[in-house]
Order: sequence, then C-alpha cells, then structure tokens
Amino acid sequence: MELSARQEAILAQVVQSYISLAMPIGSELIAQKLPAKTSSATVRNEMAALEDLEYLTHPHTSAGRVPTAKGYRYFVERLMEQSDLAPAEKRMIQHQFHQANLDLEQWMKLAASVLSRTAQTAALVTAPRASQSFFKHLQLLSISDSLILVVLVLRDGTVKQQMIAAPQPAPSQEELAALASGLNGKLEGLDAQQISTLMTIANGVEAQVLDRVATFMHEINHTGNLEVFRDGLSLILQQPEFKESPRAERLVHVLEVGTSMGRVLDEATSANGVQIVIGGDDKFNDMQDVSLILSRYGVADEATGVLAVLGPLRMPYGRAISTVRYVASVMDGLVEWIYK
Amino acid sequence: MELSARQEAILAQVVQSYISLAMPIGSELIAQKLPAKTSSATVRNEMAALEDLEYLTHPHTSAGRVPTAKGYRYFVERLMEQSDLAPAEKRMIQHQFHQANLDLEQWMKLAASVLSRTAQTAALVTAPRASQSFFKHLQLLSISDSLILVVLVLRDGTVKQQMIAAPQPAPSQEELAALASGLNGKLEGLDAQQISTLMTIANGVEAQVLDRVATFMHEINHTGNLEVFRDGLSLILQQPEFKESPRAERLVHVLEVGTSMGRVLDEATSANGVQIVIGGDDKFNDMQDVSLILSRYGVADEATGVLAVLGPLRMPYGRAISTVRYVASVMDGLVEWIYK
DNA sequence: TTTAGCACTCAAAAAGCGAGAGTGCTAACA
DNA sequence: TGTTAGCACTCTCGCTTTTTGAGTGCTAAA
Repeated sequence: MELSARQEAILAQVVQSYISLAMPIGSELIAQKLPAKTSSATVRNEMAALEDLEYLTHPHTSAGRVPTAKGYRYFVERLMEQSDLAPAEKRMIQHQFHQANLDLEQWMKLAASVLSRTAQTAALVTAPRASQSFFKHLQLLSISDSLILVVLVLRDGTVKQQMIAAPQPAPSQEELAALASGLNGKLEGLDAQQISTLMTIANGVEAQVLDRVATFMHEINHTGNLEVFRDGLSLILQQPEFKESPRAERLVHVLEVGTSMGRVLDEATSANGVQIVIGGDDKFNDMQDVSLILSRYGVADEATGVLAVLGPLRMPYGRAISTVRYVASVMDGLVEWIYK
Repeated sequence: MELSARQEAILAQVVQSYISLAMPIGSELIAQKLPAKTSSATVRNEMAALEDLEYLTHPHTSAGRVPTAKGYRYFVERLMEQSDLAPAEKRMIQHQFHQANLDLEQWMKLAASVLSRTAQTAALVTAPRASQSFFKHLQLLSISDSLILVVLVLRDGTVKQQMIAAPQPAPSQEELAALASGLNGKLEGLDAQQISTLMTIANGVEAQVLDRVATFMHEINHTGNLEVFRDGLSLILQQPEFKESPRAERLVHVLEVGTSMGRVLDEATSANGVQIVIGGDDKFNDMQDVSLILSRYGVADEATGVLAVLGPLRMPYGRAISTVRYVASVMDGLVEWIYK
C-alpha cells in the first residue's frame, strides 16, 4: 500500500513528535508543524486513513494518535533522514577507545558503556567469534595430584579453561607438557568434527582432554555460547513506557534469559549493516514493546560480534542508529587490526 | 536498650506477619497470635514503645505497624530461629551440581540460578579468587605478524588473555615459546610486586609481557576485578515494594554498577559465616530498600568467592539464609576438592 | 478536495463521601 | 502498677460523581 506524500509527512511528524513528547499527538499540533498550510480537519482525515492502514492507533476515542510498530517501521525504513554523530562526539568516543589497553574484553565493556551513554538506553555487546571454531593451542597444567587444568585457545582468540580429573597415579607436569605438545602438533587448525573423530582412537588422559576440547568447540559452534556484556539497563527503566511494572519485569526477563534475544543476536551476526528490529518484528512476542538496533562488527568469518542498543519503540532512531554504526566502525577497526 | 520478653514476641510477630502479608500489621492480629492471652490495647502500648525505640514505624496514623531496618536487624540477630533447608530440596540442589561438568564457570552460573530460584529473588555469585595472586604459568602465541596473545594462568586458576603488539620484525612462534618457557621458570610462584621489580631489568618483548602480567596481577589484587554472575533480577522486580518505578530503577542501578555492591562483596570475602546486610546497614544509602544475605565460599586465602541473595527488606530471611548457607557449603566442597 | 463548525466521547483530574481499620488516650479494674 | 475495655479521632482506601478539556468524527459549505 502506497502512502501519499502528505500522508508520509503526517506519519513522519507524528512519529517524531511522539518520540520527543511521549504523549499522544493531536491533529492540531501536526497541522501547525506541516510545511504546507493544512487545516487540522484535513490532518484528521489523513490520520483516520493512516489508522485504517494500521500505521497509527488510538489509545482511546478522544486521544491523539500514536504510531504502531508498523508505523515506526515505515518511518525508519523510508521517512527518516540519515544522520551522523557530531564530530565532537566521534572524537570523544575515539578517545576513550584509545585510552584502553589492547584488551578485547575491555573494548567490549567500553563499547557497551559508550553505546548506552550515547543513546541513553540499554546496550549489549557480544564477543567476536568465528563462525566456525578451529583449534589453535592447548596447555595442560597440573593443579594438584588429582586435577589438571586444560587451557584451550582457538584460532579466533577465544580462551577457555576447564579442570579435568587426573587419573591415578597422576601424570607429572613434564608428562603433561609432552602430551600437550604432541596434541598441539596433531590438532593445529582442526575443527570440532575432526577432533571428535580423533578422539575415538585415543585413550587415557588424552581421550579426556580431546573430549573436553571437542565438546567445547561443538558447544561454541551451536548454542552460540555467547559472552555478552550489558550496560545501561537502569536507563531504559527510566523511560515512561516502563514505569508500569509488568512491562519492566518482562523487559528485564527478556534481557536476562532471552531465548528471543539469543535468536535476534544470532541473526544479526550473519547480516550486514545496521539491523533494526521494532517490536520484535511480529516474530518475537516477548519483545513487543522494545526496539533493537543491531550491527555486527569484526572480520567476516574470522571473528564476528554484535553490538546492540535496546530501547522502547519510542526511541530516537536516528541517533541510536548513527551511534551503533559509528561504534561498530570503531570496533571493526580494532578487531580487524587484531585479525588483519 | 533491652526489650522485654513480650516486646520481643510482639516484634517477632510483626516482622513475620509483615513478611508474609506485605501489609501493615495491626494490634488486633498480633494480640491473637501471641501465645500468652493479651489484649490488643496492651499490644498497642507495647507497639508504641517499640516505635519510640525505632523498631517499628507507621506509614500513617491509622495504619498498622511496619518494621524498620533496625527492627529487621533485631529480629534476624536475636529473634529468628535458625531453620534448615528440607532434605528433599538439598538433594535436588546436590543433584544439579553433580550433573554439571568440572567447570567452575558452570558451577557459578548454576549457583546463581539455584539461589535465585530457591530464595525467589535475585542472586549474585563472584568467582573464587586468592587474596593475593601468584604467578603460575604463561603462554605466548603468535596470532599475526604484529600481535602476540599472552595467556596468563595464576595459581588460583584465574586465566587471563590479552594481546600485545609485537615488535618488528616479529619474533617467531619458536622464539616466543622459548621466551615463555624461560619466563615460566623465573616467575613461578612470584607475586605482583616481585614481577614488577623484575620488569625493570628486562627489555623488548620480555618487558612488554612482564608489564602486562604485573599490571593485571596488581589490578586483580586491588580493585577486585570481580567476575560476577547474576540471576533472578526479574524475580525481585515482582516484589510489591519495587512496583513503583523509582525504586526499581535505583535497585537495578545498584546491581549494575554498584560501587556499594562492590564494597559489600569485598567485606563479605573476608568475613566468616553468613553475613546479613539489611537496608545497607546505614552505611550504603543506595541500598536502603534491599537486604543482602552473603556468604563467602571456597578455601581461605587460596580461592574465596562470595554468594549473595538480594531481596527487599521484607524478605524471608530464614529461608534465604539457609539456602545461602547450604549452597555455600556445596560450593565449598567443590572448590576445596579443586584446591585441596 | 479542503475546511469550518459542532456535537460527541472519554480519560484524567478533582471532589465528595462513607466505611473501616487502627490508633491514642482515659478511666476503670485486678 | 500493669492491664484492659471503651471510645473518640484520624486517615487511607475505595467508590461514585462531576467537571474539564483535548481531540475526534461527521456534516455541510466553500
């Protein structure tokens, strides 16, 4: 269904006004804001049409209009003019990243913090991971006479430690070092599947180690096993739409366990550019009253993470999008520099 | 100020009733519950006395009484009879831990989840760390021709990875391995201070590595740098006292950044047994409307973490305390088994 | 097709009004 | 002297009623 130019202008005004005022928008106000001189009655007619098309709703008969999720989507996709972060803000963000060490974890925390402060809502950042994991290096350390610490490094830089129970009598540190160095030779560059098959012909400590390694690599491939940094949760709770507690609870719940969240982040990993999910895009019921602005970052295939900003539907999309885009570009640079 | 036996009985009843009913408690109700036959008028007199002593308050003139933070404290410290988790519940918890792998991280997540589900509120778990960190092992991996991945393992099992920029021309993997093995010999068992001094007489890559190692070990000693697992945040928001949004916001904020939180957790690390902080204990303004039940766990000095349950003042202390105590004992066993 | 005009609707705010829970006080009582 | 019955008093809560005003939808004229 095509909208007329005037309808588009009205929709845009309603969305913008509602975003900044946070209360239903009447025909009078829009009539004033419209560039072409138009009466409120005309605006009313058009608004009624937009309501039939489901771009707007009524909280009740005698209230102004409020955009629907569909309305926001139309606005974001076709009506909104792209904006960009002010150079000063960009510089400030750059500066903060330059202050930090060469430490991915610090960068991620920083990215979450910057996103949430700049966009004034909650932010999520997931660690950059390869789409498929490959073995890089293994270290076996004798912790006690019954425990061995396995430290596994994957090609994308993921590090995972885990204990395994040592057989009795326990192998010495030297024996372990020898075993590790043997395995490192054999496993270099292999994927989870290949290690699994190797496992079947091993035994003793070696089999235990291979089992742990293969299991972890499988896990990380499938469930995502994503390490997520959050920030600014309290900011989003300040928004008027989350003042009524059931909504706030649902929101926190989504953020906390979030199978939906996981799926959305997953999808974003394989998409390009800035993704926008408004009101769960009719796919995720538990995200009906939030919007997400997401972007992948990193080096394709080698190490991809996701940045996300999460706010109410009534979100300053322009600013949020440009913030996400910019932080993603900064992170791109950092990660690229690592994985060249 | 000493309370009479009857005053104590009344205070106890008020606290218990308020915890279960979540509404101000009148003299009539208490008079009925009291073992010795007492008139409501007498209860009223005593309540007025308890109010003068600041164990109770009034929301308004014609409402029942509500315990103050001081009242809760008195109740918890002197009036409450210790309870214990039902054997069936203990078994269920045990069972869940036995299901898990030999993986500290999994245990911590599980502990947070168990705590929050059993006590029906939010829970926090920090990783077990030594009070002072000692070097155990180091690994240097060449990631690209300009980056080196440093993997550092401390005696308490902490693993930390970080990149450093490689000098040009970049050392080969063999050179790095040789350097690492040399360092491992020299640094084994040293503390942050000793490594710092060694650093001054090193140069090149070695100095860079030592710098990163020393810095990280210092950091972990001081700022705590605690890795925290949370769970059940949405549960606490369901409590009636957090229905009004400003409180909810403050709560989330405390949980999120929480310098107060950090201090409380820190204090709990060095204390013994179950700690209880009610309404911030007059020290932490931002925790005025929450109570914390904390316990350290692990092996003293070698690896100590903290378990905490966080709820409204009107919290089922008995159950929360026994849950925390029990989960701490389970975690004690697990960690002890590791660090023997 | 647009617009002025107007009746109509409905939420939200203000006002009024018991009802009732619970108190504090006083005076009698054991 | 401590306890209790009795009672006036106070305020919140829940309910209904009124008022207000923003904003609509419709109609009829331009």
